[in-house]
Amino acid sequence: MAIPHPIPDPLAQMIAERFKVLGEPMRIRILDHLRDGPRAVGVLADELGTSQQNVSKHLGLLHGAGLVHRERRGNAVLYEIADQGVFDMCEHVCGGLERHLAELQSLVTGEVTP
Amino acid sequence: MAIPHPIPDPLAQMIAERFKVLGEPMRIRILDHLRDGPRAVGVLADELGTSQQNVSKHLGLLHGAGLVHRERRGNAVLYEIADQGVFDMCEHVCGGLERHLAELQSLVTGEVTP
DNA sequence: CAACTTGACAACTACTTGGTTGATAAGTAC
DNA sequence: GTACTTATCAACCAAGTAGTTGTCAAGTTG
Repeated sequence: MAIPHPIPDPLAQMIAERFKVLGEPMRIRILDHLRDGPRAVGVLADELGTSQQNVSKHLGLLHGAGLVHRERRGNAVLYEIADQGVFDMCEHVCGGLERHLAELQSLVTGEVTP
Repeated sequence: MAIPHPIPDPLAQMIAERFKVLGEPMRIRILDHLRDGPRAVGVLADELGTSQQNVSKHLGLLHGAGLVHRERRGNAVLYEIADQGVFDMCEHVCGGLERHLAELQSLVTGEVTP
């Protein structure tokens, strides 16, 4: 499942689009809260300390990207993680962050890993 | 190297920041071109069909995020991939894309994988 | 020294988008 | 039926940013 190289323009577009969906703190926090299981919009809004409309908007985006599933449950709508792979991505990002920060730190403490 | 849960707010911020850097087609294309080896700014601009200033700006961002390394070589400045893990991330994203598209397709051809 | 090349920075415009406000649809309880 | 709850949609505003244009700094060549 290698990525074609040179990368076709439309693919670059799609990849970037996906990254952009994840490039918003509120959406990361929403996904993190969904790790504990399905949540209704209102519940998430309470937990995150923001408005129902705002959460609904972000969830709409996440749903459009196929990252969460929607299910009507009576009067409420339950959202849940559709692609567990998202969290692997987050860990991958954290790994990159650690490497970068370690590199910066070595510039301060003295060249240890240049 | 598990991510703390619930995720601290500043960490969500940092993760999102990182994703945001990758959430731009031009930057994905720049990174893809750097797979072939180090490149000067002007060369990249030619290859990508955009202005030298534009490429310089994007490279500045990528460098700030620690995704590329910079090195003066005479009169030119060579950029190269600093964290090969970026491409693993792209493949991960592509995997997610495939799953999502397959899901959408099953809605059209008839419920095969609901 | 001057002329030229290469890259970075600043200012600007145009577009995108996160969050708010207000209104509307779907569902439940009485 | 009405009243209430929950979620979505639409319109708006403010902030951020991609790309352009113009300019400046660093380095090379003659």
